[in-house]
Amino acid sequence: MGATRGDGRTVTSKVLALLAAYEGGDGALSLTDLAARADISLPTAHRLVGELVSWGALEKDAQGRYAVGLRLWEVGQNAGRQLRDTARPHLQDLYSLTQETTHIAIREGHEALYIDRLYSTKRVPRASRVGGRLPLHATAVGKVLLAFDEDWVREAYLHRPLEQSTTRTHVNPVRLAEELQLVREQGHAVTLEEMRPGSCSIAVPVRLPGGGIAGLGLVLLSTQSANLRKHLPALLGVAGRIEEAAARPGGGGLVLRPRRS
Amino acid sequence: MGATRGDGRTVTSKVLALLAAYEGGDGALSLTDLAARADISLPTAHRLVGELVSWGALEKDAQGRYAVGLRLWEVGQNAGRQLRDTARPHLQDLYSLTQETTHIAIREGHEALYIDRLYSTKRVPRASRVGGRLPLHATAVGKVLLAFDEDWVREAYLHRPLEQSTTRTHVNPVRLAEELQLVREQGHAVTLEEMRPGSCSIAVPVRLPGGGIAGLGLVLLSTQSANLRKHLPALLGVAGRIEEAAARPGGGGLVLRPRRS
DNA sequence: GGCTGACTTCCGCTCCCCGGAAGCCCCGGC
DNA sequence: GCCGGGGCTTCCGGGGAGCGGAAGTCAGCC
Repeated sequence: MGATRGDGRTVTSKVLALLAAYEGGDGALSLTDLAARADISLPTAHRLVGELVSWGALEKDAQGRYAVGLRLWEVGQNAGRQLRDTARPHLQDLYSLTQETTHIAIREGHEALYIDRLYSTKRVPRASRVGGRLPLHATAVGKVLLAFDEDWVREAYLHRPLEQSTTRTHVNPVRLAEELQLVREQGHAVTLEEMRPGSCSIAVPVRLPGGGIAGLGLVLLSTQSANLRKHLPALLGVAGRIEEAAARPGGGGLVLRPRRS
Repeated sequence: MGATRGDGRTVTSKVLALLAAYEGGDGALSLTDLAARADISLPTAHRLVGELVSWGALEKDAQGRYAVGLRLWEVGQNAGRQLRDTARPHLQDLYSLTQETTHIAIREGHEALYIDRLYSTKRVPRASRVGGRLPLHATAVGKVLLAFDEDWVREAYLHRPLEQSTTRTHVNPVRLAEELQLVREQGHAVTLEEMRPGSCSIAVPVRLPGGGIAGLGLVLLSTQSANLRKHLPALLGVAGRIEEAAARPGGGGLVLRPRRS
């Protein structure tokens, strides 16, 4: 006797739940694991995953576990491509100038989403990765994104509990608000071991056509923190270049809409 | 009277067909366009797209058109991440050494899929982009991928019609087979305006653990073609570094499975 | 104002999808 | 070799999620 279907969820929502299972960032998952994370019964997961694999959204590895497939990556590359494509060469120039880890991020909900990043083989402890997220208040790009976003966004963010990533993370809402005010006045933000011990960072805003904001930043070893502001002219110059390129017709338009609460 | 549902397609396949509509690479699509490309009735497309938007797989822009959403991009970043993450810093080093457009690709079906690419603001006509594909026989990385892949893959490829991208594209199967033999012997491949007028390229193979192959290449203005082989030592050196990094436990494993035909 | 084209909503009929149950396969313990 | 367990795969009957024709809405254009 077939069980009643009535879990009220649509097929689409289940397919998406399967994809969401990979948001944590841990590579390959077993079918059972996948079914559990998506909260789907094993037989159903088996069928849906089978379809996803045959399309190429997922791939089954030698151990029978499932990972995100290249075809999904390929389709995903179309998201926010304009910004990435226009910014990439300038990011490259910035890296050439500074020889430091360089990245660009935008705000997604209450986190900084890292859109692109450059670094060589010899460098800095990495906290984030391309496609990854970090809290807004513990990174320089995050502070920039917060400082230059609309007031209500900043207000809302400061009224949430602020995660303490290291002992040096600024988590006092009042002092953080003051700091953000300073960031707005100075036009740049810095951190010192607020996200990870061993690294410090500096960032400036990039104003996108349509009112959006991106954060352009550098990460250095914290032993080099005295040199942070030395890179400010380069950062500001490159940010300006990106703004120009993005403003040109066919440039880096990007629709920014908050999601998940 | 509700029409008979019996088009035989699953909901999942329709969702995937909607995503596949973006594979062409043309940014935002109207609902009607989307429905047509996915071959889905308008009301159904409307409902499915609504779900995709509310999850974040698609985004609706100001003109009411739909583009791929950042959340899908984010999930997609998990695909082949190991290879990309291990290769990126070395690609960066290669760029620093040569100051030329640098890219890495793998074979996907009968095309080269560009996994990553670096370039500065002042450079070369771009034929490909990250996440994009080009024919195997008209690019240096493609020739490498073909030359060092398994025999049956090469055979099968040479028996297909070979697209003539420019007047200089090598499309004679017999001569191409000889050229690939030479590529195997020499350990590198070159092209001169075979994909796009104005650019030439050189590439070497990167042997991945598990038997896969990636192609590591440079693109130069064709006026610089005399300098192509000057970069060979750098290419070979960096390729070796990537191989080492990928072979290290936790390195760049990547399951390569052909798909679509 | 009327027309066209694109999007959105409605609604009742289906048939695709669901998940419990059972079978299968591999592996590890004894 | 036998047994037990965990994970995967297949089967199947019942029912509600999904379907699309049709009608409604809206904006732009002549």
